[in-house]
Amino acid sequence: MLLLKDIRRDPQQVKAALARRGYAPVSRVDEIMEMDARRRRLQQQRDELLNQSKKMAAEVGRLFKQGEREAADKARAEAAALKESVKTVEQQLAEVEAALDTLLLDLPNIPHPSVPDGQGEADNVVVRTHEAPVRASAPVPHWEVAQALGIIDFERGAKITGAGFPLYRKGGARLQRALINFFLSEAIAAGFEEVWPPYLVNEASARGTGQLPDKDDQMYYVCKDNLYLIPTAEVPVTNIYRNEILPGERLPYKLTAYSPCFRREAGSYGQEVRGLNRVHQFDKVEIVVISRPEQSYEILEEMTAHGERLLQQLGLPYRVVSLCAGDLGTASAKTYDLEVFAAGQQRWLEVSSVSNFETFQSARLKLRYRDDAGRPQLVHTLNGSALALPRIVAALLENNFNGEKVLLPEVLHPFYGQPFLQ
RNA sequence: GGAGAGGUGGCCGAGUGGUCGAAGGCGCACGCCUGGAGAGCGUGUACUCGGUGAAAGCCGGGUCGAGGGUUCGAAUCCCUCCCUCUCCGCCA
Repeated sequence: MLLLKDIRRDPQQVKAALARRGYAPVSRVDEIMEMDARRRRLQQQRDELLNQSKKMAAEVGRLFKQGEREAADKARAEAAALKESVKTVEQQLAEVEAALDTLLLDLPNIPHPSVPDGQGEADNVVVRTHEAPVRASAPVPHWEVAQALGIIDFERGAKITGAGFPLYRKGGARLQRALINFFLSEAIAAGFEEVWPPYLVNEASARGTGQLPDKDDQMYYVCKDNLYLIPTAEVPVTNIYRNEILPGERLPYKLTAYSPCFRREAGSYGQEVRGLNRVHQFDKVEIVVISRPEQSYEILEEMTAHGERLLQQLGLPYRVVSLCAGDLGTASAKTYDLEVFAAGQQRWLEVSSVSNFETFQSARLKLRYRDDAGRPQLVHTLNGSALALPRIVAALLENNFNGEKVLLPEVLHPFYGQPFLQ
């Protein structure tokens, strides 16, 4: 959520920044300004009326105490009349505030100046590419490798639940566990606190990180209890400190969590969803940082570098992509995607997305810190995958299958228990 | 799921219709005191919206789990919801 005071300070700049994203109804900004002016006028009216009414109420009390019944009754009648006008103004105010809120919630974040121009995926900028040897004897897509080894049972997963709910078996199951442990160990070594969060969240949490209102189609919803299955650990973890004021000297807070992720992925089809490319339930280790504003961009780079180190250790070829303004997620001010090269499909697959949300989430979350002067200020929030499993598994299978078994990278040996998967 | 008891400031805790944003204590900060520390003494110590101001501040509104309601006036009374605790039920 953008801050009213920022919009008020320079609406033209906000409009220009939103236009850079391809946000079409830029005139919303004008509507917001107008609505805000109305809101402030109404509040002044209401405050004035309430002030009078409070004074009147005190007067009534005083008169009663002094036993001046008649005067008290008269004052009481006046106060009652005053209250009617308060009600009218208050109702208008509530309407304006609700409308303003809706408008404000609709605005996406402002892209950081360093974010490249562009309208969509095609305009994203490859920042750097990391080479790594492909050991596969022939280009075989991972679903064929998985079938040959009997380690992912897509059909029975579909029977149990539906398409996009893979059933991992034998070495496939064990590899999940190994990767999760490896990623968590690395995150802990990098100074992240491990947390194990709830996988269902309430409405306030979903709103806090920006899944609601705009992405509610992407979440599984448990209507009986009004809870959402998390699409990423970002949601529960970033919400840990919702509505809190953190001691400034303790920042940054660096948190990591493993969680399953549940996504409806409405509207996906074709090659996009083949095998593990896009599934409804997958596993991921997430890193989340709550930082002081002045540090957040430095931290964004560090988090990206952390993801890269994991890929380097896994021996996977990858590239770092800076998302252009038009491809940025609603809440993000800047995002780097990490993409691995999957030799079997000859495709780049996104395995991580590292974003700085600046105050977009913290404004909704009311997540603040006390600055050096002792004043509450909004924090910057960041998160990134480190890493998402399915496409890592896909790349490992496609890049390291020698026709008989999958040669695992050395870092996984202690976690997996042996050097190859067969 | 059923019955009961509760939710007040960073923490403890008083407050059951009127000057209560809230006694008292603890903690914390600053000052005095001290060779230094402690004790002691003094002062200060929530968040938010609006107005005004260069700013410090000042003025006004709101907030005592959340949201509604009654009343001239609500932390205090009523309703709904959430959470915590105790007992029962169920259960990995």
